[in-house]
Amino acid sequence: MEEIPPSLLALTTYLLSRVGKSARGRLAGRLAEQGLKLWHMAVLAALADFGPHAQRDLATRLTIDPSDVVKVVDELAAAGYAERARDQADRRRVVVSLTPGGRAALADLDVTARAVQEEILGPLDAHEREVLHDLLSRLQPRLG
Amino acid sequence: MEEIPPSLLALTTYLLSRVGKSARGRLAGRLAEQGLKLWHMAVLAALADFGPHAQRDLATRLTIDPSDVVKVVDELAAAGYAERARDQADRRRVVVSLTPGGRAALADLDVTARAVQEEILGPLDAHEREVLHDLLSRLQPRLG
DNA sequence: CTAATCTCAGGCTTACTGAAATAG
DNA sequence: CCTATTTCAGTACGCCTGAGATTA
Repeated sequence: MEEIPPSLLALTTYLLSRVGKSARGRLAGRLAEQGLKLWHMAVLAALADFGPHAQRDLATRLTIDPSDVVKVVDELAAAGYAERARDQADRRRVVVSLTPGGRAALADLDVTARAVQEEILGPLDAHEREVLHDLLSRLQPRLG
Repeated sequence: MEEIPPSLLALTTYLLSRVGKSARGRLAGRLAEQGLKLWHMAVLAALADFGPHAQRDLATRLTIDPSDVVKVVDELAAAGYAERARDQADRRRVVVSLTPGGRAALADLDVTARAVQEEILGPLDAHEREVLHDLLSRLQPRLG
């Protein structure tokens, strides 16, 4: 009574949805041990890769709702991982930047993420992982 | 300001999560046009593939919370797609079975699901789709 | 005066938790 | 007495809407 319905497993869409959700869930669980959520990691990564952002720009880049960015940045600031400052050129904007502590936290998060990835991709060898990554990369742009 | 952080795109876990979520969302949107949700389709598929189930067995097979099965079956019954009956051998159990209407609805849902899949997998040729499906199939069992 | 940005309050859906009721 | 199944109430999270305040 544990087998999954074959008519669902035959759908690549179903597999994508299921495996993706599981990946998401596992990573979220590990991040929770460090008191963080997925959006926290995404924001830290955006700040590390592209430098300081206005909150609005974080929202468009990460496809989060602007109203939710507020709370995520609140929490990052409370943890000492990010700082807010008014943009002097356009004082409507709040510029968010990474602190050294935030950069260190992101490095830890990346280690965690790679460990989780190792668990998830366990059944695949190095070449197969590369193929999977490439195929997913090609699907991603259309789904923005 | 629309590029996704490369340090996230480098994680297969992130791609899986993102593409999976998008696939899930698109299919859910289409099913919503027919007044159904993803769990409804999953339950109908389980009933079609394996015959009548106790609600508890639907929960374990589909990895849904038993308390959530109640509402899903409520809605399927209200739509005339499934029927409830007490199990005479074990009267704690409620056996759920598919109606002819449910079977017809599932056939429609399958057509919808394949159309959505066509959109999502658009960038890939037939061989690549097969490879992707195979790789995902091998990841799935570990993630139960 | 209009538009953009940030902020907060709240709704809605999906998971999950806990407890009650019935039956084994 | 303890366990299993169904059911409901309530919580937590993610996603979205709407409105107010400040600034361009």
